[in-house]
Amino acid sequence: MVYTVGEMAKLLGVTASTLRYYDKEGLLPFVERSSGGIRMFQESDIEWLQVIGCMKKAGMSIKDIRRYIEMALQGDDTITLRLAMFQRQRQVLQQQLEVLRHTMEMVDYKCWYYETAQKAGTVAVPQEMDLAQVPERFRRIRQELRSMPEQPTEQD
Amino acid sequence: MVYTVGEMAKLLGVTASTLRYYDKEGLLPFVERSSGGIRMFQESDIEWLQVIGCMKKAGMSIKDIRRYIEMALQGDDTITLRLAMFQRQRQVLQQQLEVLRHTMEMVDYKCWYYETAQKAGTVAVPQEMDLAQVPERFRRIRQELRSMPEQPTEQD
DNA sequence: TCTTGACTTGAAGTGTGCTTTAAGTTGTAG
DNA sequence: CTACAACTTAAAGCACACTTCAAGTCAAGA
Repeated sequence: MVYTVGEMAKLLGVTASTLRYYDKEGLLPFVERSSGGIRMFQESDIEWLQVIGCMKKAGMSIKDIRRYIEMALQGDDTITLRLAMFQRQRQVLQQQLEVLRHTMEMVDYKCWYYETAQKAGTVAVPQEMDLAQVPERFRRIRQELRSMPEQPTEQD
Repeated sequence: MVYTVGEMAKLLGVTASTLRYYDKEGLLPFVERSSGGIRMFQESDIEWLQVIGCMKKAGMSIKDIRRYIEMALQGDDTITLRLAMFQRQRQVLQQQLEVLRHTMEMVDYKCWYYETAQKAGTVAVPQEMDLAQVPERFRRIRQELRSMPEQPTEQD
């Protein structure tokens, strides 16, 4: 079973022009063409596209994804490089996860803050509340919001 | 203690022009000026800036952040709106967390894949390995990568 | 008072990731 | 054979979040 760009786009939930753009950027060198120049996606190309999708979700740039694709097409000589790439990506995701958890804490705190304000009719109540009266799980983030940010220790 | 734009920028780990840009976009209406027009950040402005930072981390646009700031300056009438905003944002973060976890699974699988390839000297080994020989925790994601994506159920 | 570094603004420039447009080609159904 | 939807390309356009530039102003120390 082969697919045109439009069919594959529908299948993946993206637009056809996105796939054409990826192709132009060198992300789809594995896609074959008909004698007339029409792209013919194979069933087996889906795995490539899924991996590209995941890498995008991981925040990788088009350029970096292309580098990976190029390596993969070069064959077994680049296995170690590709492994290193994914190991690095795992670290990046770990960091993103931490940031997200921290952000979630802030949002949870703000939800509590405005729920409390709503009950009282004014933000003055949560705003000026004694730390001791603030639910224990929000105390740390409240203190943090009111002081300086953790300087992001630039460790590459 | 008051700070100039450069001092505050240093404190927050951003550039001064970023803060000026935020100001221009209406994110910092609370910042006062000297008679000569120099921005004078107050100690108490730090909380605003921290919240702005968190909202950006949560993926909110400058426009949406401005709407929040505007509401906050309007006073207690907008408490319910602001609460709704953060509740919505919590949902968004939950989704992001799920996507991130899924991406992490893929990256873990790819790490295993290339570690296995490295040991064998060829990607053929992990690529053609029987599902039964693939470590149990990677089986699901492997199957998923090789078939169609979950159609993202558009639920707002 | 003068110098100097940091501040001010508006406007233009940058990088990323698409999206749209225009002009033309392909391939299938009738 | 024709019609027509879907494909092709190059190039321009867009949204976003800054960043840089140019020209000028402010304010603290010598």
